[in-house]
Amino acid sequence: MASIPTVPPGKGAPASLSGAWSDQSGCPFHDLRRRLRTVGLRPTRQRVGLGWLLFAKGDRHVTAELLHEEAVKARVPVSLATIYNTLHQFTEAGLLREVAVDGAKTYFDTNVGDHHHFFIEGENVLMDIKGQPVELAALPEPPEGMEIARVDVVVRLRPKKRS
Amino acid sequence: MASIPTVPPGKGAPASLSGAWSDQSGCPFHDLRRRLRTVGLRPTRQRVGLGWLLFAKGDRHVTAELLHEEAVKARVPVSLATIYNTLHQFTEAGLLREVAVDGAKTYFDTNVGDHHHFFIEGENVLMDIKGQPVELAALPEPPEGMEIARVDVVVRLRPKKRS
DNA sequence: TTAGATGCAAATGGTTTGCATGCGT
DNA sequence: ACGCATGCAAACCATTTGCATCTAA
Repeated sequence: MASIPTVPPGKGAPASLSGAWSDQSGCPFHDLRRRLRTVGLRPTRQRVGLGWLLFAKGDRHVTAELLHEEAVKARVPVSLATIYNTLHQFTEAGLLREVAVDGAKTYFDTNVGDHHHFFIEGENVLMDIKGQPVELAALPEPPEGMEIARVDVVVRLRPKKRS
Repeated sequence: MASIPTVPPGKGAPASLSGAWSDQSGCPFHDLRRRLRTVGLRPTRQRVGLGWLLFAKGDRHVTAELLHEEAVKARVPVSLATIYNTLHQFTEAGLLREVAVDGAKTYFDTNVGDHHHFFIEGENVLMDIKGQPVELAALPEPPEGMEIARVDVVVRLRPKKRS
């Protein structure tokens, strides 16, 4: 029996969960398991549990430690080592994206699409920039023999100082 | 006086210590010592030695470890701990800028001006983007109560794949 | 059954810290 | 001489690894 959390902490189960359990297409668990298999990862208890924590709540930015805490709270038995393994495997599989912002800890973003980030210094909070996409006026010319793999934009924020 | 390297390794001293270093007196050592004092740092042997390694060769991107190696080669006796102290003190003083690119190690940039970076993954090489400045098409609206402290753009490069 | 996944604990690597000694003013 | 600066080694913290034990297929 799965030690998958009955409901992700924070909000209620998505609407699609309430109905068809036998129906493959609408069941988050089955979708997740199928998705893992598709990218070549065996849907083990902890991978499914972590996937559930990561993907059921919309866009998220987690560190290994944070995810571990959530897993513990959600009764998903998993070790820190496995958290790291899983995070990296998900990243290689294109399910997550790694974001480097402050050298101290590594953040993983469940939003794999093309977008950039706000980072609140001091609070260590990372968030997607929403609204119209942030675009560069012009892409710089890469050096000979190199090509652009990705462009990361981090807008660092600080509390507005008040008089 | 001091075990300051007669000449920084790699190239000879720049003709005029261009850029931020241009100054009336023309004597690099005195300029450096004065500059340190100006920002409230005592011009000790190691601070002057490290400052020389950092600023006499134009724009650089160093890690603590790299700078330490250079210091050893240049016969500037300094411990790793002091390298870290100095790097951070220089950064607070506005002589250096910290650049976060890959979570593993911290890079310090001697170019304090407004500019962005190329980062070659796998090689861990960081370089300034030169040519016309990289500008954002539009700055995103910061969340309520926050203001933009800085915008970092990192263009990640990989070797161009050839057929 | 069996390759692959997990857990634990020890190892690693970058960075920081405490404290006695050294050096710039 | 005073007090900040330095060096050393131990402490720290996030992350990785080795290896024995599980588990999904």
